Amino acid sequence: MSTIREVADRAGVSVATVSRTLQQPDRVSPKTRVRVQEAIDHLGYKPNLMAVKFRSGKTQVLVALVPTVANVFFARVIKGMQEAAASQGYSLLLMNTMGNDEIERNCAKLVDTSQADGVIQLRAFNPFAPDQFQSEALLPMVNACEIVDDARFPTVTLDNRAAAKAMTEHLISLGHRRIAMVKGPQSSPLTRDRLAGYEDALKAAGLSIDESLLCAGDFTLASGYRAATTLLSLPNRPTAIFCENDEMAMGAMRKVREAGLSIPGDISIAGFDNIAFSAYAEPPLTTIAQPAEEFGETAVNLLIDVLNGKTKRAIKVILPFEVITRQSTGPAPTTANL
Amino acid sequence: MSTIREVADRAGVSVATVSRTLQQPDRVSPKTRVRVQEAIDHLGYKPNLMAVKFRSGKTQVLVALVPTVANVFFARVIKGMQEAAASQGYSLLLMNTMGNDEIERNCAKLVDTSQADGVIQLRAFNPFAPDQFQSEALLPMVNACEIVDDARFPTVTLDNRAAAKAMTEHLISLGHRRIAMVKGPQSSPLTRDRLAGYEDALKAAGLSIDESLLCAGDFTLASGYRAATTLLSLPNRPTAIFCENDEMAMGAMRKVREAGLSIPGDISIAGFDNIAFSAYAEPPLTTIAQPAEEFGETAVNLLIDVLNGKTKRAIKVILPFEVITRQSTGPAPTTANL
DNA sequence: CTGCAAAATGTAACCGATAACATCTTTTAC
DNA sequence: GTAAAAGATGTTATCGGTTACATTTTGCAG
Repeated sequence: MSTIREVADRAGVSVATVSRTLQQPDRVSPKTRVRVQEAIDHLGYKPNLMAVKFRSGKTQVLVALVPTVANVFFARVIKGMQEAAASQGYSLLLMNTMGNDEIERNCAKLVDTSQADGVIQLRAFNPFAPDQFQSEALLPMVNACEIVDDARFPTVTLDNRAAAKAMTEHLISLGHRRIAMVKGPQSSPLTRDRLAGYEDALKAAGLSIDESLLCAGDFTLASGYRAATTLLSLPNRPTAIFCENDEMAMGAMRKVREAGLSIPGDISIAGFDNIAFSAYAEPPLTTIAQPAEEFGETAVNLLIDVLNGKTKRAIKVILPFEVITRQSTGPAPTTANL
Repeated sequence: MSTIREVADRAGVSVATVSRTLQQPDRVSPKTRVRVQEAIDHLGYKPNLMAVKFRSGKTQVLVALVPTVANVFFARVIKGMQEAAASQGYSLLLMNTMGNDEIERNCAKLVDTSQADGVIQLRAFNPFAPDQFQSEALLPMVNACEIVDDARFPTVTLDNRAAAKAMTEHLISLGHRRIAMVKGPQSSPLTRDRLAGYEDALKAAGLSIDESLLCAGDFTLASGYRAATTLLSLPNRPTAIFCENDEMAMGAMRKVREAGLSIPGDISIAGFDNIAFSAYAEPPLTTIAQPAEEFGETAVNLLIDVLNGKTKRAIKVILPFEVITRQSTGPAPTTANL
């Protein structure tokens, strides 16, 4: 790999001239420019951008902390991040952290060690060392999707509580009174918020909250299936199951069908995320649409603003949701079943 | 951010001693070591790894060219790559190339410009500039999943032809004679190979190939749905539809159900990839399992071998597939329908 | 043709670490 | 006690660019 010095020698100029030819061509005379260009072409010179980044102190790299890249929803967010980053000349370093605090702390060190400029965190966890907490300055991080409550991070989120409330209201309006909820992991604020929205709606409708209708899941198909198994075995089973994501909803639908029950005839099912598969499920799944790509895009743009000092105070962007009504939800069965 | 010089000053030693304290502690006396460590702790010194990488000429970064990160199968491959890379001290720079040659060429430049050490390409395209083609040396690239025929790239693949043949034989053994195939994009070698396997099986069984039963798709749910729409409208419709991936199969199933036909009673459907959703489909999908994570893992390991000069000649790794028989395929309907 | 401003180009410090080599100090052996 | 070996530490060039500042060349007015 040839260096700028070799190019300079071959063109019979100084390294500064070569650098200028590349950076500010108008500061170099046309003759010289041509000569330098020839040398560059001949040697196949490619500037070592590692050297440039080292000197400039800017890496143009953003780190994305993703709990699971093999997740349909996150994949869309990643797509959004990747595209926004690329369009602004940044690279996206993707980390599959499996929601592990230690791994995330290690990833955050990429920033400390000047290997990356900033972090986009999709989980509610601050990976920066506690001593960095002291400072009032904005840390070079943006929190998206599942947000942590820290005033120093710009965040991109969705009103999960309102969304869950809206979906629950949809179910209530269909006559459902025993509505189960399949939650995500306890540790996730998303779960807390969506559960709160569910409770809001029940209370507003004067319905009581039945603990036995709350099931824990982990956002996987299998956990939705398991949750449904539990719910169907209840002496007084629910007429609707609201799952905190589409994967669990599809897992639950599988179980309900296997049990010989009809959806939505016997049991209505609702999800959250509106992944591509949900429109093709049997029956097509009623769910909450989230602008996943936009989450990623917005997060990246916010982070770049922080890095450029454009954002002085951490702001919170709330993206819109939409209730998508499909055929998996319908009128509650008559009381004969209850 | 403090530098090694500041640490040296505070500890009253030279920069070399600080460097040694970090790299080869046994070459430094215990007293000094303690003093240096104190200075490091006090200043919160973190070595600038950008400087290290610049000097060493190794970035410890691998670039992954992924056609679509928002794809369930690729997401698994990415997971495998990410984990293998991390365990060997490499970072994975993920690029969502949308199968665009130009974007991929740009990504390959990351290697030229010393921003990355190597490339993992999941698509059949050589992103390196033609002039680099001249050399006999192995380019720092590994080709996985969909492979290009170039002797200089180690490759990780699956015998797609044999897999498609096996699936087609499964359908034939169930009595199917009119078996449709929903292909991927024309440009994809995967499509060519899977189609060849399908034809192999038909020929071996003495069946003729009916062009009207071949549909083009693009690996999306929607294209599977469209293909099924076309196939169902044929005057002499097929009794089985073999889709080149699970997404298309699930799209096709949706259409078949909507048409009021039974799966597999009227039409059997088979996919390829064994994504998580296929086990939860209605009915659960018969498909070919590919070790997706292993694809990623193997590709990364091969690439690191190339980078370390351990691999002298490009090798080809063929991973195993497995026919997963579920309920979406069954005996062909009696000739009453045909 | 001279003089001076503007344009073009060159010189060298710098970014932050590493490591070869030089130098200084402490053991060890006789 | 001293020489040689071993151990500890320091000095400095280096990686490949960028850029402030210095210097040279060019252009144009007078």
